[in-house]
Amino acid sequence: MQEQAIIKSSISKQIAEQLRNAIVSGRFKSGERLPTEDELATRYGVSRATVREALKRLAAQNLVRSRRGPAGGNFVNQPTHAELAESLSGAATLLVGLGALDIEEIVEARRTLQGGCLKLAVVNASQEQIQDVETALQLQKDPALSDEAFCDADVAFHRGLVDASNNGMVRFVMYSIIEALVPITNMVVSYVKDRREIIAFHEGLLLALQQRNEQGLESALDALLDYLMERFSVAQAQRKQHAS
Amino acid sequence: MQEQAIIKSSISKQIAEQLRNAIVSGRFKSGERLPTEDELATRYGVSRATVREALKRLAAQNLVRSRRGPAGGNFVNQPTHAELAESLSGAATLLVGLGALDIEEIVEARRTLQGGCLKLAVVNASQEQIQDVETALQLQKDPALSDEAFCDADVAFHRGLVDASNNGMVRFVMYSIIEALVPITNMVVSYVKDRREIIAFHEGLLLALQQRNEQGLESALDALLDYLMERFSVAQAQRKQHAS
DNA sequence: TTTATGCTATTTGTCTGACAAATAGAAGTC
DNA sequence: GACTTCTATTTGTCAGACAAATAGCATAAA
Repeated sequence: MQEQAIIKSSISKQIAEQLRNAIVSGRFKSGERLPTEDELATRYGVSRATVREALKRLAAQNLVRSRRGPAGGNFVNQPTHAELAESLSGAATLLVGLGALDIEEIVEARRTLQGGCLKLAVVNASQEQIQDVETALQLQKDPALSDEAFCDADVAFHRGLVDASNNGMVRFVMYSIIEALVPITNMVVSYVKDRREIIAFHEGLLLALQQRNEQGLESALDALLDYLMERFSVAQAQRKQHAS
Repeated sequence: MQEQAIIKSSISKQIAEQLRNAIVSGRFKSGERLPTEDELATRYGVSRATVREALKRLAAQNLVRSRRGPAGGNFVNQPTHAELAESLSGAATLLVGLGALDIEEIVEARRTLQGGCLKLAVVNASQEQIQDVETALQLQKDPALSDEAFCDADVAFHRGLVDASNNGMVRFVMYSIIEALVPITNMVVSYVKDRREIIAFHEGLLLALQQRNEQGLESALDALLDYLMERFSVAQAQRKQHAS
């Protein structure tokens, strides 16, 4: 005798999944308004609280956003690039934070995957995109930047580099690696000298991109990673000494 | 006069962020139990419903899991590889489903990034991992598989391939591309002939991996992608005809 | 002593009903 | 016509209740 495959997951989770499927499969179109929470509640035969828990699950994935008032409601959200980048960076920092990935792995991944990405970039980069990279670099040169701001500028520079690949999927993927590398940069940037070095590497990268010199790009990025790794292990050793 | 930067986001969202920070920064360790919902509610001075909405947001990101009963509660979740893959595949299918990425881009991304990944694989693959790939291929050969099961087996095969790189970050990243490619496979696998072709390509890939032949791996994967793209455009044209 | 059984306390899951806050649109006022 | 006020709608939050799961303890039976 075969029972109906008992359902272990909670109602709110199931509703979240149903709504998610409806959205991803296009039954609710992007930007469209879902039924009101009360309506969903009666439709699923549950309380509003349960529906809301389901909706919050979706909100956490940037799948819906909500507005109050008449004309308000829960809307299917077309995630912006910024939101996608955010959720990716969330996942990446989570992985690093929980120790599921170590620094060496991340650097190796960057080395491993950058080749193809740069190859695309030298072919596809538009003048405007090269300009964006240059702008990011200019911003990074400001000596008054706080450590945090310097890191942000660093991320912006590297994002610009992969943006130049003009491929949304590559960008999606490389963004997560860039984010995962932030902890390294963070440990290195506090010294003025290190900042200067990083900027010098970045100038080399920009130049190679402008000349659409793939070899140059790759060796420059490799050198930058070498430098970061070395400085990182130094900083780590110092920190360990401090701790003892 | 500068007010305290007005807070636009909802309380439950803020609480979710605070808890998230506490988890990522390690103030709650992996596997540890959070305070009970009642306790969190009183601690933050809000109702239990609000706390629950916050917790559900975190649950949606696989950051916490909950259990009922005494000894139950909300626990910090060390995301398993399966869960990570799931959330990634979620993001990827979302991107495809919402049309933020088109198929050509995804295939190009795969072509672009596979080189480095395969390079790692031929160097690092353990005997066991090669065995896993072989097992996945055997499973895929079963002619009784449903379309869906065939696709699952296909995903398992490709995952095995990138697992062989022995780099968690590369794996994380390539998984998302593999997932994003599922819709293509889905449109192609319904014909027996196409299945046979795919399996033939996979056999080529497996062989090249066993021989640690990087060139062979790359050309085989390129050929597979060529084949899929061609069959995909055919299927798409047919579907369009049907619709008219 | 060991095993089985049932009880109890604890914690999450869900429900109900209510009010607060935001806000679009209508109605009224100048 | 421009401005203000009112009203209805919808999400955000709250309070309290009960249901369901379950670990641990106590008790009973072998």
